[in-house]
Amino acid sequence: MRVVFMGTPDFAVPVLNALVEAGHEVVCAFTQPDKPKGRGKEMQAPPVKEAALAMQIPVEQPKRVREPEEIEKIKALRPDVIVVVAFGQILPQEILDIPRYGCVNVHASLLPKYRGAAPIQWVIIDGEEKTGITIMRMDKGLDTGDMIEKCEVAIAPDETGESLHDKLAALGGPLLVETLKKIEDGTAVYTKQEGETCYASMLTKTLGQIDWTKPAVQIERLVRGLNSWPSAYTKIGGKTVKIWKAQVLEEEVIALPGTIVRVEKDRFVVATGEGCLAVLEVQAEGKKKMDTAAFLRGNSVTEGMML
RNA sequence: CGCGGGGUAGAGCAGUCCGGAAGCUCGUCGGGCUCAUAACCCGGAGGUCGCAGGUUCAAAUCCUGCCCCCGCAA
Repeated sequence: MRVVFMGTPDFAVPVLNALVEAGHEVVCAFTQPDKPKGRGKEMQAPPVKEAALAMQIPVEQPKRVREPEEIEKIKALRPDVIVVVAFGQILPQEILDIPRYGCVNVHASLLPKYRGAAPIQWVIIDGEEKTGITIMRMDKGLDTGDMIEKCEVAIAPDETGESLHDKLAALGGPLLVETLKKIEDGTAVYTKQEGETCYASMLTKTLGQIDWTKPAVQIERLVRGLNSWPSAYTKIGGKTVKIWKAQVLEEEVIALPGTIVRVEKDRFVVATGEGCLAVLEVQAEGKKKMDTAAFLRGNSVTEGMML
């Protein structure tokens, strides 16, 4: 099929690759404009742009696709279908109506749950047991379109936002290719979204601030869900320390949440609102990630300290 | 020119301001104690102090340039 692709981050790249490999004619890739990023605020191209250019696919980076001139561009491309994966811009009805087969979105959750920006991380934070990919035909709402294809994935006990991101990213491509086949030969089945819905809001840095009054189980899930971005953190001796890995301990202690109740050779244990949390891997300001044993060699962490 | 921290033994750090014999904790190797141990005691090995110049009788430390890592912000 003649495809216009719209996507921005890493997650969208494998899908774009899969489309090309499957022999679809990707006539143009729309992605967000380059932005100043990183130290020194150098301009950085979105991953989709890099990938598209490497494959000789034309790239468009409109600030707003809903502008009439952009819409005209899309029309001129005469796509059979527009594939949208984590594009980052809302498509107006006028664009949704352009392609013969409509606009198809690859979304990283089992809809109707976890609509929105950051479904991958939120399922971990919430302690869900499974998630997946849903491919839907977009409508005007935010991730509310009719579902075409789904693929489930179990969430491992040690799953992190990053590991789950990679698993789901790998599944999106093949599933989309399969879906397009069905759409083309008319065997696709469109199912309305029904049942419990919820939204996965965009992740922010402050979300990573650990609230020690919460149960250890929840804190541990936050640590995993926000790994590797934006990451969970706390303050130790006034300095920000990211927590990369932690383990829930069943033991109950009589101590205020946030108190370091024990310092061992390779970990320290913190009291929480419910149960204790053993901190296993950390990262101090300006330092690399290190296991707690290494951290304890150079930093004084003592029993009774409050985080 | 966005702000800032850092590169010293395998690991994590101190020492740098106020130049003058390279140190701490852990690990490692050897020995000892012990019913035993990740505990304890004794002893040893291991470092071009990121790289290149400069100043000096003397540079991890002062000056100049460069490379690399990371936190914040975006």
